[in-house]
Amino acid sequence: MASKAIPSETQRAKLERKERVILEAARTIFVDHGFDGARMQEIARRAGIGEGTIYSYYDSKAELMLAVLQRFWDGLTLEAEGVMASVQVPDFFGRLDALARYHLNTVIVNADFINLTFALRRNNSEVSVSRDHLRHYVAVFDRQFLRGQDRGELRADAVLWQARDIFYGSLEYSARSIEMTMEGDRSTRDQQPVVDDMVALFRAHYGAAAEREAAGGATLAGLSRQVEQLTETIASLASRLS
Amino acid sequence: MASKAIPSETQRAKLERKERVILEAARTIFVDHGFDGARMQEIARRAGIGEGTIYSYYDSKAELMLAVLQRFWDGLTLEAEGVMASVQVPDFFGRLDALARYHLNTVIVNADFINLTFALRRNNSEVSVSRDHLRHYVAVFDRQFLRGQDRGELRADAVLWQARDIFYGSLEYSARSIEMTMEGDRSTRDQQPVVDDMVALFRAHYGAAAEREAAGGATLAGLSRQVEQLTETIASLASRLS
DNA sequence: AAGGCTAATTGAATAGCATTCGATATTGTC
DNA sequence: GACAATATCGAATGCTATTCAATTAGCCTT
Repeated sequence: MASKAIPSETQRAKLERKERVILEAARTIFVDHGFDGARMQEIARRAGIGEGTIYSYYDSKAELMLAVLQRFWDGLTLEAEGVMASVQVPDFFGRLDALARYHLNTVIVNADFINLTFALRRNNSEVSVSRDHLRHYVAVFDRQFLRGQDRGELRADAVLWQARDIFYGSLEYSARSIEMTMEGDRSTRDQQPVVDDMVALFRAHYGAAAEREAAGGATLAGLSRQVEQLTETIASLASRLS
Repeated sequence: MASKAIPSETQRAKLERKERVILEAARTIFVDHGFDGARMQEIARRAGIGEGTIYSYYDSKAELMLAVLQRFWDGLTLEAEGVMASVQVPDFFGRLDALARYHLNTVIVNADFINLTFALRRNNSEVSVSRDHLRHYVAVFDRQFLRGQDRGELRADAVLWQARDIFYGSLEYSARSIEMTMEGDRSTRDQQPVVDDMVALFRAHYGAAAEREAAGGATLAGLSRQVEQLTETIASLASRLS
């Protein structure tokens, strides 16, 4: 009985190879034609198998794409972790720079794919790239941020998820802007200003120095900061009144 | 010949009314079931017309949804402009606060719809909400930002489109985070911290004062200027209240 | 107001595609 | 080598957007 449940190694290896072939074919077709544009027949043909066979590996077209996307995101996560491992500086802002550069470039180069991720999620609410996969990916940022806080480089009262949304949200929109402006031209030259701006932003807004200033006594800087907070308070009040 | 080309006013009005009925029905069905889930038959039934008739108004399901979405975005643009018009303070950061609050809440409340906008764009590359519609919407931010620069509240060397991407990108991601955390609970209470953080971020990173601080601490002249602006704001508020 | 012309409307017929399923082939076991 | 269990196949199915030939409503002329 056990023998029927557990195929021999070679058999299992064969199935896994075939699975990879299917995924590879699917990836190509999905990238070329998008989700709706992709034909199961074409994927099958490219993988060199019958249409029905795909369904013994994946329950539906959506799940096939899901598998393709999850592989893709796992790859990205590994790459991002590799980038972080290879950056030698301990400085948070230096590491953030590297991560931002990697992420922005990745998002631009793999724009089709990343769009498919969200298109699937939005279209087919049943099937979506598991939250865990994306969480795993953004965890690379989270670890750096927490470490920056531990090292005292970042404000201790900063909220992690807000910072994360700012990082990835801004970069995604920036990627789109860059794509629109520089049709076809994928040089990283245009990306540098965005990355620099992002790092400067984190330094100005989340850097611990600003906080230290605020905590200081009756310095000019402290006063200045107080005035700013006052301004903000009043403005906020005012807009709430209207 | 001219008479056939130009239907009488009542006739045109009738057609336009029918168009509105179709759009209204389509909107409901699309929101309820998403793009793929929506059945043309159901839309037709809800609009009280035959299926084929829809195709004499719109070439395809995608274009029908496009029309629905464009109406929706136009509405949002008007609302956002209304919010900006109603905020009495001239202070950039106060106005940004109001805009962020409006945008974040809107994105959360209309999440389905906004997702559909991008799902359509990503799925069906032929048809997408015209760039002009979205540009029109984000122009509300652009105007505020430029004005802030003119008033000397923002760094003159800030790049508009980068700031815009940071604003809208961060808020979109934050909206998703908030949606995930607070299932069903749509109180604006949870949104306030995000808005506050965004305003503080702009102040720290794009504010002209912050730059001066970073370049060598606050100056008396700078403080004096801020106090002047505060006075102005308060006076304007006071006259508003009386 | 009747007749004729045009444009609008209809819903049954068409066509494209994911998915299913019965038949067939392959693999592993004794 | 025969049997059981899997895996594979691709034609048949079913579901929908879209088309189209027939019908109806609106408007103008006389």
